[in-house]
This record gives sequence, C-alpha cells and structure tokens, in this order.
Amino acid sequence: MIKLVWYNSGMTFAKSYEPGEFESDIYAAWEADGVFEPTVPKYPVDNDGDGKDDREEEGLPGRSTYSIVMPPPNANGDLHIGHGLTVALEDSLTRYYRLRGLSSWYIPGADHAGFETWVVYERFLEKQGHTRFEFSRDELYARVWDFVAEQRGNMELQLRALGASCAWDDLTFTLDENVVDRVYTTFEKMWNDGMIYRGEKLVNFCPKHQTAFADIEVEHKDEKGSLWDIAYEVVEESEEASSRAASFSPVATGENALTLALPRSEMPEKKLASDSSNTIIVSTTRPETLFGDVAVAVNPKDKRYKDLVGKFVKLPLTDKLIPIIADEHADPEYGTGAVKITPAHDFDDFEVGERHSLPRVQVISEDGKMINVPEKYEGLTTTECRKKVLKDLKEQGLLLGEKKIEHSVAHCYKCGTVLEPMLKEQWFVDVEKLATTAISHLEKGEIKFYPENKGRVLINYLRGLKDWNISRQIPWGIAIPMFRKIDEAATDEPDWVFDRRTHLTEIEKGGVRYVRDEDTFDTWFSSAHWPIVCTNWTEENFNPYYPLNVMETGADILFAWVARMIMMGLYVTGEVPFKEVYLHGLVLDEHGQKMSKSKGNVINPMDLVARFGSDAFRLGILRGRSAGMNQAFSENSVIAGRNLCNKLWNISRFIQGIVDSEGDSEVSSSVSRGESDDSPAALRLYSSETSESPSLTTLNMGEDWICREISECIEAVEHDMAEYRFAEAVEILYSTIWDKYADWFLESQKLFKNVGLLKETLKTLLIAIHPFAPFVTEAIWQNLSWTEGFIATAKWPARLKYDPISAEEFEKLMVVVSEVRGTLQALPGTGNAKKYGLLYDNDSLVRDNEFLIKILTKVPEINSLNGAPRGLRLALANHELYLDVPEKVVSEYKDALTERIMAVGRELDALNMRMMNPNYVEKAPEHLVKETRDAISEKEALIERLKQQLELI
RNA sequence: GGGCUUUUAGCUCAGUUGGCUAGAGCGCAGCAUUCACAUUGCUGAGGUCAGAGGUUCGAGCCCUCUAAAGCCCACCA
Repeated sequence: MIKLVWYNSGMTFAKSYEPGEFESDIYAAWEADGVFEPTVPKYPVDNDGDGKDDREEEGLPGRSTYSIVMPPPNANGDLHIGHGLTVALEDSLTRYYRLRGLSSWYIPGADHAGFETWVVYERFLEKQGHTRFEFSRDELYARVWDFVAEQRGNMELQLRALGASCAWDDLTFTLDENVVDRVYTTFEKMWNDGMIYRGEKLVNFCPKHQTAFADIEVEHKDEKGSLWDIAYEVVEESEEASSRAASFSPVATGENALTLALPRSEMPEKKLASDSSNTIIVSTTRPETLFGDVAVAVNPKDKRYKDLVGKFVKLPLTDKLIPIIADEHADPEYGTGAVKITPAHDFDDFEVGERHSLPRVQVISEDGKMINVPEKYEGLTTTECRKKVLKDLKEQGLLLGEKKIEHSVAHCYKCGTVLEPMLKEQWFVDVEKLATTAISHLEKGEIKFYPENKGRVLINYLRGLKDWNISRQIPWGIAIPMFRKIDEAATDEPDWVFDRRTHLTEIEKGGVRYVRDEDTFDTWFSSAHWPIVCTNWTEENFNPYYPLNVMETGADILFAWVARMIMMGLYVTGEVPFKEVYLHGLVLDEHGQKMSKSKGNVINPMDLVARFGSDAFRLGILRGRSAGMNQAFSENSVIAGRNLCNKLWNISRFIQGIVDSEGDSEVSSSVSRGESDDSPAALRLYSSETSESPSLTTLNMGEDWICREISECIEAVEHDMAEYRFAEAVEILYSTIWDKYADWFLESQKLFKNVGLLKETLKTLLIAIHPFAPFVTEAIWQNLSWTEGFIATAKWPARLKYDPISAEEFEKLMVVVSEVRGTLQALPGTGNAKKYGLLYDNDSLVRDNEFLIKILTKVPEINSLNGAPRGLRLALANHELYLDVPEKVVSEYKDALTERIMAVGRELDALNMRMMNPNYVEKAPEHLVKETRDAISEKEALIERLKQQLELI
C-alpha cells in the first residue's frame, strides 16, 4: 500500500493548512490504491463453480452495499455550482457509508446531453463557416463524438478536484454501448407491448434548431402582443349550408347577427354602419395562420351564436368556406366568444380538430416560411406574412380592431426563439401503464422522498401525464431503431420495423428494403435507464447494487428525470430503481438571486476550490442548506469552512507536538466494534452504539466531559446522515471540534496531558468529519505519527467511555470560568484578567481545580478566603466565590450589578408565573415541574446574594 | 384556475413527535496577544419568531384566516 508519510519523511506540520499542497497528491493516492472500489464484487462471481452467484449464496443480511449514481454532468462542459453541491452531497454520503463499513459504490457518469451539446456544436460549426446541412447524419454524429471526446477530460478532472470518491473505471457515458443496448431492449419491449406509436401530433418546434421538444423543455414567457378582431363573412351558399338555410331568416338577422357577433360594449358605431353583411368576428393573436383555419368555433352554450352553428364562413383573403362549429373550447367571456380553429398550428385547435374530425392544413413550414397559401403570401416569413395579412384585411375592411394584451409564448429554452407548434410525425410512448404502475408503487411508500412533500407532488404530476414524444430531430443522440419500408410493392409488410442495426441507414429484411428513421431519442428516454445501466443490472443476474440506496439530484428535474427513472425502472426490472430520493434546490447568489451569466453573479466552484480548498468549498456549500430549498450561497461560508480546516490542522499540529515531546506512549489503536442490523434504513453498519472504546482511561473531569461531548456528537451525526440533514451534521461537528474540543478540552490539556486520549479523540473527530472534509483529514492522518492506512477507509468511531458524573462536574466548572471571564470583562478598566485574583470559601470545585481554572481564566492567583468576604461576589448560586477587587472598583460596578439583579428578577418572575398556574403543576410532566422548582430556588438564592453584594457597596 | 414552498438577529439559515430563558455562521462592538492556530482567543450588543384569532398547563412549532415573496403545472383564440 502506498502510504503518504510526510511525517516520516521529515515533513512536519506547517503553521497553516495549505490545501493546494496536498489535494491532488492525496486524490491520486486514493485512486491508485483502489480506495473508491466497492468491496462486494460488482459482477457475478462463481468461485465454487456451482453455477450460482456466490454473492447471492452468501446472502447479504440487511444490506451491506451502498450504491449511488452521479447525475451525469454534461461531458463537454465545465462543472457549475450545482454540480459542486451535488458532489458535496453525494460524496459525503458515499464516504460516510464507506466508513461505516458498507461496500460503497459511487458510479460516475458523463452525459452526451443531446440537445445541449448539439447547440454548442452547431455554434462551433457556424464559427467555422459551416452548417449542419452540409453533412450527413452519420458524419455529424462522428464529428460531435470527436468534439466531445476532446473536451471530456475537463469535467472528470473537476470532479476529482471536488474529491468525488467515485469508481472511475465504471464511468458510464450516456452513449456507451451497454446504454444503447439497454435502451433498444426497452424500446423493443415497448414496441412489442404496443406502447410505442407513431403519430402526427403538434409538437413544439424550434425553427432555428430544427427540432421538436418535449413539453417539459419548453419555456413559457409572458409577452406583450396584440389581439386582432377579424370579420369572417357568414355565407349560405355551400351545399351543406343551403339545406339548412330554409329555417334561417337572413333578413331579420342581418343586423342582429352582427350585433351578436361583437361584444356589445366594444362595438364601435361606425363599424356597424360600414358593414351590413352577416359576419362573425374572431379574435386572434396570429392573423397569419388564418390560411390554416378549418373552422370557427363558438361555445355550444353561447346563445348569441346558437343559430350560426352549422353555417359556413368565407375565409378572408381566400375563397375557402369553413364551417361554424360548437365546441367547449370557445370561451364566451373571452374576446368575441368566437375562435378560429387552426389545428396544424395551435395545440388547443389541434384537439378541437380531433373532436370534430377536421382536416389539418399546414401553412408554415419547418423553416418558418409560409406554404399552402395564396401566391402573394407564399414563401414569406411568418412576421412578413402577418404584416401583409393585416394590411390586406384592413384594406378590405375586415380588420375591426386591435387590442394590446399580455400572453404567454413558448420559447426555445436554449436560444429563445419563439417555438412554432408544428405538425410532425413523431414517436410517442403511451404512458398510461407506466404512470399508473409508478403511482401505485409510490402510494405504497416504496420510495422515501426528502423533502417529503415531493412524493405527493410527483404522484400529482403522474396523474396528469400526457403521452411522451421521444423523437428528436438532431443527429447527436441514440438513433431510434426503427426502419421504414421503401419497397412499395411489399404491401403485406408493416410500414415500420424494429431493428438494432442503426449503424446502417438501409437494411433488408425478408427481401424487403427499409430505411432508418433519422430521428434520435429524447435524452430523458435513455437517462431514465440510469440506475439500471450504471449498476449493470440484467434480467438474468442477481444484483446487490440495485435498487440504488439513494437518488440524489436537483429538485428541478423531479418530473423530467426522477419520474421517468421510476417508470422505466419498474417497467424494466419490476422494482423501483432507488429506495430514497434526496432533492437539492438551486444554489442562489448571496442575495438570493438566481445565478445567471447576464446578471454576472455566477460563482464558479473551481475558482473557490483553487482559492480556499476543496474541503472549504464542500463545508461551505453544505452549510445552511436543506432538502428541496433554493438557498443563497456566498464566499463567506467557504471562508468559514477554510477556517475550520485550518483549525483542524492546528489542533493536530498541537497534539502531534505533545506526542513528540511526551513520547509516543503505548495506546491501543484498535477499538473493538460490534455489529447490529437494526440501524436506520436496514443498513448493516458498523454500529458504535453498543460498544465503547475499552483501552482509554479518563484521568480528570475535562476528559470525561470531552468523551461525552464527542460521543453525543457522533450519535447526532449518525442521525443527521440517516435523515439527510447535512447542514446539521456539519454544524455539530464544527461546534464540537472548535467550541468544545479546541476551546475547552485542549486548553485544559495544557495542564494535564493524557496522550492516549488526545490521540484517540483526535482520530475520532477526524474520521467523523472526513465525509465532509476528505482532503484535510487525510492530509492530517498521513502527517500524524500514530495512524495507519488511509482515513478514507478507516472505521467509523466507537463511542468513548466516560464517567457521566465527572463530565457533569466539568460543566459546572465551565460555568464558573465563564462567570469569572464575563465579570472581569464587565469591570471598568482593561487588562482585568491579569490584575485580580479569585477567592473561594469552602468551595471544593474551585479548590480542587485551582490550576485548571487559573489556566482557563488567566487570573494570576486563586486563594482561599480567610476571614470576612471581600471584593466582588460572583453571581453564581451554590458557589462562594469573590474576585479580589478593590472597593473603588466594586462600587463602579454597581450599575452593572443592579442591571444583573433586574435581569435575574425577570427570569424569576417568569418561572414563578408558571408555577402559580395550578394547571401547569397538575398537567405538565413531573420532571419539568421539578426543573422549574429547582430553577426558582436557584434564582432566588442568586438574587439574594447579589442584593447582599449591592448592599455592601 | 390547480398544486407546492417560504416569512425567525443587519445578512444567510437551524430550530426533528409542542417543554425555549429562541440558536449558529458571517457581520458589528469591546478586550487580549512570544509559547497549536490572527484563517486566533475572550466578552458583548442585536429577536413582540410576518400579522390576527384559536387549541393547550404551555405555541416559533398544531388549526383557521390575512398579508408579502417565490416556484411548478394548466390556460391565455
């Protein structure tokens, strides 16, 4: 084993911790030594040759594995702050469970990020003066592959810098062969199960990127726009219409129809005069699409239009006649209550068209130009066409009004282009079965969510889930393994066949030729397999790593990813893909604003790592963060983390110094551990609850106290980790190490040194904080003279043994010390600590700990009070303590003393109020009532003494 | 319109089944300084827990309403 022994090679602890000097060496050593490898084999093993998986035969009581996958960062990009948080969370979990003795497997990944990468690559092509249309699909795929391969190393180096203890050999790229295989297997199964269909549906189409999006990828923004009123002339001449015309009296309704067609209040007088024919007024934000109109809809309950339903209107600027239909979609309250129906270019209209079996007339092409329109409009862009249409309508007197409105418009989430609803043949997954299965498993509580409410939110989402469009018109992705028949003669053969040979553009099956569909899969279709592919799950083999213990990812992709993994996991494996889900929120800037390039408030995690160290970043970003919440982040918290690392370093430097000078006395380094299976989440963890460190002896109450504090801290960390309360775990470690261990225990050890205990307690704390600060703890571990191996694979500490009564005594001593310090500070003048001594009368705590108190308070001397009390009495009940202060100074303290008496008095009043309530005494738990009573008598005694003191002055 | 979340110190956040004299970090003020650490130590100021009612012996926590901020889904002709 490689041991990084700077200590043995003559290197000593420098005055401060410099992360840059250690981090990369340490990471390289971990990696070289296989520290990140799980101990339970990842693939089936059959050493006894009985044809069965030994891992399964051995049985895994509870579960001795811990598996977690990394949400794959974009292979061609840099890590952003969100990745930083992800790694801090996931790696802390991994390292914690590794220390607790589980076979931990953190599986890294890289995402081909279909669309994201494609956008970057297209931009790159543009810069080189090329366009995608110069290349075939396969050429483009090969080019992007090279492009990504060149950049991929970056992201992996950055993950290492963050300390991610993942098994690098198992890195899964979303285009790896096993991923594609698995995706094809699933697709084939779905195809055979009749869950895949090809449908002409409206999809959100980006004219710039020439691809369709899933609903979830569309960004809706509120924009200002216009709502135009256009008059459509009602005609009777059509064949269908004339048959009904008999019952319709045109004379009487001439004016009525017009009046009815317009909201009464908004109807200008002169328009009435200028147009005497029967018209129906529709409102639209997109006049250019009127060529695609196939009907005008009114609400069936709308009395104004009752008689018009079934009649026809003449489509302006054309000769077309289209029917007036009744449909719920028309809202009588909105606009004129009549709406034009353009099924090929509007989602709602599409559905109306479905209901009424209307044709779909496409008038906008994929590149955003007008088609299938009168010649003068043909080939115009939608914007040009709109202008022209409005002008022509106006000339014909058909444009009756324009209203400024605000409405939401679909945009490409990448380039901001307005998306065009476009009629396309796409592959769809019928999600009904997937969703209902997922819902039933979720309702059974098979997956635990953090935060808890997200489970219900997810069920709610799944209930309303629509069919999933899985086709994308970009070359960079997994090809859809479907081939279209091109031999027209083969009439008996199906139009589409499934085939895995997507490396071919054309195949032959049974003498019939087929051509490959050019589309690729939506990335979420393959990502949905992530837990399955990362853990090498197969139909045949037992897999101790599936389901994953936890899925940690961003709350923003709960629907896009988590929902799909659950549906796909259940569909493919029959099991939920993970037992628990932890969702983190967005990392906001220090003012709670979303980070964005345009605001210039983006924080680069690598920059912070370089300046303050990886551990500082991890500690900083975990602080003040809870599940599912978008929370602010600033450099300050990283600085606090950096300071803690330095504190740890100096604590270690101090203790190593003691070990060097006092001699390396014999201390048993092995601490026995028990095992139990009743720990949280049925994990088989090294349990420290039942065992104690047997070899240590505490020699004084400070030592008992710190053993108690550390034990309680370890216990709290265990609870916090089981509940994913990272910030709390860090918090308690921080205060235990700094406020307790360094400020009280180490200070007291300057008097009595228990070398064995110093070593053991330091080891305990280092291991406990290692999951959060892996580098500094390893750097220290390697620098200490009495540690072995890597801290990264050490064993989680056992509880320390202590005498609870003695520990409690130390707590009392701390109160005395604090009171002495506080009073000295409050006295007039400076440098009081060194001026005045402490006097005690019949006080064994102070008498027995004279030297310790002297060290902690810095008072020059502590003496027994012989004779009458003098000086300033300390405001402590149960202690006869005086500061040896001259009369003059005491009298100057009078005001402070009065204030003190008042304060204690207020506390006493509150307590008395409580006791005066008979219901409290009767109904509150006994121990509380007793506590209150004790507190009252203590305060009373204290107040009495303070008053005496005041009288003396 | 449907769903979700937040509101606690100057700032960012904890506060787990109600027991609190409401905590932390940063910031602020004062004091200290060879002897592990100025990336330090000690001390302190700072809060009607958004507001109003209710339940309870007891509410930051539970219930109802109100106000403000934010997010998601649907719709917006």
